[in-house]
Amino acid sequence: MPKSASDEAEQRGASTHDPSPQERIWQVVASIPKGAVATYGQVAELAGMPRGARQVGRVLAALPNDSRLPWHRVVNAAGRVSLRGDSGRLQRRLLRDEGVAFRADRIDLQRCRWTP
DNA sequence: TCCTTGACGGAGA
DNA sequence: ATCTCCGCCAAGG
Repeated sequence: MPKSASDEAEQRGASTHDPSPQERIWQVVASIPKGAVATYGQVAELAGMPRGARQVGRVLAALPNDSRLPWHRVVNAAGRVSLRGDSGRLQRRLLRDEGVAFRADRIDLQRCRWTP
């Protein structure tokens, strides 16, 4: 028999404490396959935050530089890289390195957008 | 508190 | 296709 509410939650499959919004975003980003991209809004929705595109941007901006998360696979709804300057060039380079094509700094979302 | 600032997005012009 | 304007939602001043 479960001794506490949290133990019972564990029985149902939930872990000790529900994942924070931030953790849910990390999880979604981590699951974007190589060579594909997702938009901020799409990540937000998949993370259970329908209008949280900006939150996704904020969470990604807070990632440490040595993060293993494929943050570069997240682009804006226009299929463009939102980062400015060197960071933006890095993101485009990482994407090109895994086969994502750019046409005038823009990605063809119809072709590269990830569909879970 | 109020105001400003974004790795945003969609509707109009 | 591009540009503005506005709604959205936290975080920081």
